[in-house]
Amino acid sequence: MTSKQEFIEKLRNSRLRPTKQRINICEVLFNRYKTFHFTINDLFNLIKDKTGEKVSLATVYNTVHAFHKKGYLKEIPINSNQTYFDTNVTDHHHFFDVKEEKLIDLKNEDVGPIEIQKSIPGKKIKSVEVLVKLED
Amino acid sequence: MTSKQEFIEKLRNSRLRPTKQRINICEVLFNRYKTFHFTINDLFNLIKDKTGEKVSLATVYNTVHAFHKKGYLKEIPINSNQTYFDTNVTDHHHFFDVKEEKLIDLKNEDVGPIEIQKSIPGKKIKSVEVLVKLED
DNA sequence: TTCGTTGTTTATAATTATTCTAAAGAAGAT
DNA sequence: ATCTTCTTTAGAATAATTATAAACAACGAA
Repeated sequence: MTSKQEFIEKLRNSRLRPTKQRINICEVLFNRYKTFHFTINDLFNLIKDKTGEKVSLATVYNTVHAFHKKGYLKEIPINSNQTYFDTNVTDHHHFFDVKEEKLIDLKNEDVGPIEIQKSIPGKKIKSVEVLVKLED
Repeated sequence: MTSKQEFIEKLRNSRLRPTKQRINICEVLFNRYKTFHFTINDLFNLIKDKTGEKVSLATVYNTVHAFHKKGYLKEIPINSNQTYFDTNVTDHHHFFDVKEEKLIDLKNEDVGPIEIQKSIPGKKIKSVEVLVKLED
């Protein structure tokens, strides 16, 4: 459980003004025990449900992008009509249940080390992500 | 080099009527030595350039989806505003050059075996794909 | 070959996620 | 307080994709 005050500090430290909207979004995103996978739309609806206050869709987009840029959210590479984000920004992988359209975390240990044996001159590796699609 | 006749047969065998448009699309997609990564828009423009004949955008969508369903194309899981497809439907992985927005193949041997140590009851693994993002 | 059926193409409209815009409002600094 | 800068917001704009429905083309049977 993170207090509102801690979110305010975190925002200030990131040079993001601690507005009511951003704090609400923090509560929804980061006051959780488990990692959270979501789309902008999921989040938009959850904010209303969980905080009772409405935040405009544009602000949800703005804030998610700001948090992503600051490294507080991770974008999950998956083909879907909507973009998925993850509150778990550590290096890890995913199952994607194609039927249910649901993401499940895979710990790094669940996948084991991945050795990339090829390199491209002038480029370095930024991330290595595994997506395991599941079917029935 | 695959002949037009071979494409016609392949289409018939898949219970897809061999129309002029589909044959043109086959020529652009499959008459290649190297694997081909593309977006619908790439393909739409290439058809005009390479065959001199125009195919409507709707048909490009229809055909790509039909080919994907038949397993002749693979969708590459990547977050982009456009969906990427691959003519290489074998099990393999990708580099994605974030700056240039370009995909590069990674052979299975370049990545090595990936052991998924976790399982979800009632679900089986459909595919395992690695995306390696590259930066400068 | 002709005809009826069914599948396909097409222009265009509709949908949907996302981004842009510009004005009003709130936070921070002086 | 006041001024500046950042943020929020509704709504418009954009862009990829999907749906629609009419014209057309391929197929199979007679």
